[in-house]
Amino acid sequence: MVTIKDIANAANVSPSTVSRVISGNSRISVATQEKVKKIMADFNYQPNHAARTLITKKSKTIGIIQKQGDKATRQNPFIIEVLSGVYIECKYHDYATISTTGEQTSEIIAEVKHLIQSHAVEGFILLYSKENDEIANLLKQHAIPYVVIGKPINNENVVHIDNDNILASQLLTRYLIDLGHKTFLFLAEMGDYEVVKDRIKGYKQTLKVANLKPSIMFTDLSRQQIINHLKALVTENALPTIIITSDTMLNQLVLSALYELNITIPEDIQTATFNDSYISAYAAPPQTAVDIQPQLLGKAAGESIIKLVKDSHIEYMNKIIPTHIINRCSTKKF
DNA sequence: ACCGTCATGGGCTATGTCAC
DNA sequence: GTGACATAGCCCATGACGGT
Repeated sequence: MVTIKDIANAANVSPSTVSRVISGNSRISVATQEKVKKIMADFNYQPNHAARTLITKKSKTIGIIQKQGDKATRQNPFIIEVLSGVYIECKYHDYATISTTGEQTSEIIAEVKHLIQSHAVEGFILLYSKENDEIANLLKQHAIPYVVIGKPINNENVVHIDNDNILASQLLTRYLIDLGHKTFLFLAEMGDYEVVKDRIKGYKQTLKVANLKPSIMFTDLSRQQIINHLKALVTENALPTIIITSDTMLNQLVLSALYELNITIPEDIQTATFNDSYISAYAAPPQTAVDIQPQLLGKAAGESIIKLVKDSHIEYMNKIIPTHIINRCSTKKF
């Protein structure tokens, strides 16, 4: 491994001179700067991250905390898109990222504690918003800066990056009513997540105004549970004309269940989902979806946490990322 | 203005010292 | 001889300070 000493020896200068060249210190002559830079390039020198962290006490790393869930939850396109936004923004500011991998809350807590105690990260991004969250409480206890992708729960000094999920749900529901739908089913994942609460709220409000009955089903993402529920609705002749899902993965389960029950979209039933992704676009048939712009959510979160770790006196401003409906073949006018 | 010397940081390993 | 504990030294980059 090439170190700053090797560069110094090759350039016939001291290590501190090389250090100054790296940090752009103006006290170094242009000639020396050019000489050192050429040797660094020739040697393919890369600064030692551990040594730099040791002296600066800055790891230049942002921790990303994912909500509890199995591998499939972490591979959700929404998460991947958000992470991509965070990576892009952090990389732009020369920050690295590290993400939790635990499936259970206890595992995630252990990971976060380790990251805090080993000074491995300067701040965190929480990819979810949840009431009485143990992990958020842990970060507060340790006074670690963090931002949340999700809805603010209390009036705390925490930056939140969010969509207006109530409005998004109102607009989607209104759009579906305008297509001629009168019987609705909202399928939502279980858990105490604020995003789901808001989407259901917007859905209920809009149906109430239209004098229509809101039907809601919570699921633990079990395909068999969804099949059983849909079978029961068919038996009772109570199949809705539209199924809205709170997430694209749930939407995929619904498509799979409908296929098994030989119910076709959009002829027998129509479908629409939140969290648009390439999966919604490539589904059969392509799904009408609400694009919540996850990459922008990630980028905004990355920008905010880096501002926060660099200057703890910033203004705690929440950011709302706009959403829009993408109309595809899974819905049509009656 | 320019550049070198040296102390510094936390964690780890190697070495030394002591008691049993 | 062995184990427990203490101390020294190393890793690497940074920055205060000082010399030319």
